[in-house]
Amino acid sequence: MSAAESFASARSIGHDAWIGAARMSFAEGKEIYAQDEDADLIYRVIRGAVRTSHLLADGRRQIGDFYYEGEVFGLELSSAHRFSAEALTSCEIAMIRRSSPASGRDVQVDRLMWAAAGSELARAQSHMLLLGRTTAAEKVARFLLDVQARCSGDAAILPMSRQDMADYLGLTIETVSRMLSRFQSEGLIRFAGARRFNVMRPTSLAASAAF
Amino acid sequence: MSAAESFASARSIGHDAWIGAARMSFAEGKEIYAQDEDADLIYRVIRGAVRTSHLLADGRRQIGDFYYEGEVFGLELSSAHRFSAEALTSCEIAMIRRSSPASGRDVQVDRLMWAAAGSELARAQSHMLLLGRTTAAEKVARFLLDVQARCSGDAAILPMSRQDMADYLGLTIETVSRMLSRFQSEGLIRFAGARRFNVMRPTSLAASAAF
DNA sequence: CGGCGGCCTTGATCTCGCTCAAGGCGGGGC
DNA sequence: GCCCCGCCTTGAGCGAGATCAAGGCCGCCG
Repeated sequence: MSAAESFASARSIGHDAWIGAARMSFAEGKEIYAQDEDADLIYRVIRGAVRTSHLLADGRRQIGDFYYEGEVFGLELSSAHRFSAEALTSCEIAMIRRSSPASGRDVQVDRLMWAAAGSELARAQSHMLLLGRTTAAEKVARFLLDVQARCSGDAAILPMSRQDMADYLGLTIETVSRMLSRFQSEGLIRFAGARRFNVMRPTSLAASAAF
Repeated sequence: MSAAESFASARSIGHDAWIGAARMSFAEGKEIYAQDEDADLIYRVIRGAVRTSHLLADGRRQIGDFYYEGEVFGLELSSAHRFSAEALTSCEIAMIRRSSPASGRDVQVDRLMWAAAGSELARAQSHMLLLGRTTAAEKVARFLLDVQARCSGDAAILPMSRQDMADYLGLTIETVSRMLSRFQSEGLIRFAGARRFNVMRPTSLAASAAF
């Protein structure tokens, strides 16, 4: 995801606006806001990880995105949330009320919202490309590279289940699992438990991601 | 696409900013701006239709979206365009320079940009849902309903080729064609030439779109 | 430490959409 | 009006990923 710069700016620009913002803790699996709920707050992950998801009438689910420490979510610029947000892990969330768009009242909040809007748009566009014309292998490879890029430690952590990954990538859980096994058998990655991995051959993995 | 409200607001809000804006004409197929080009203008379709597209290294193409009369495009909030824009038909385009985000200098342009950002985000999210967990029939049905909703006359016009539709929906041209034939044989739609159609049974078509 | 339950992996088979191929049609130019 | 070229449709066969099914691993709790 070449949206890396946008993520960076979302972290830094408007940072001050979060100082003293209200905070809440959520246990794993708890809902932060619901689909179709009014969208008058914006949120920032202080600790933990969050997913946004959209439920279709027949039970199919599309994950919007995953959000990690420092990232801003919940900005949709329409009056109601098209996606719901849930805590992937136990987490702490800061939230501030969004002023009316371009009101000019609070410059900090305005800058923050611009940065967040840019970040969200870049994420959505990248996600579109990912969901479009790509094979299962490309999707999974790209996902692993994205996760690794956002993990600081020596091993990358997957805070989400295989089902979450599948719903994010538009695949089934079995296909995701098969691709992970294949990459591991090819020596591209190595897993230590189901939720922790290292990229052993970044260049080959990037070649599998192929764009 | 429940983004219809956003389109409406993009049409009305900040309308004044377009009065006296520079205009250019483009012949069918001509490029309006290129992928990776600097993004310091925003555009509005005065007459005709436009597509935005992203080319992958191996030649695969993802259509970002289609834009019709009155709609605003080209706002990506990052410094460079991730998508290019081409004229689907002969068209006339108005363009204005975007002021720096949230500068507060020109309230008209600021409001316009907020509305455009909201519209773009809503479009990208809808498109994500469309590309995700859906069958070919659902994709094509939804696409037809979207196009029809934006057409005012007694028949809906498809300004884009089957290839454009396929690249928008993440399908092949043959599959798109097969679905159109199937819907017609089922009496859901009726074509008059390849680019003009009527929805005969909206409810049934919506049922095929299924969300 | 052992049992249990949920998550994950692996295997077999099937199906939808892709690929390859050929033919039709419709619109623009002469 | 007629021809011709590009776009579109239709058919046959194939393959990637879904579905159906079973078994394994791991973390948690007693």
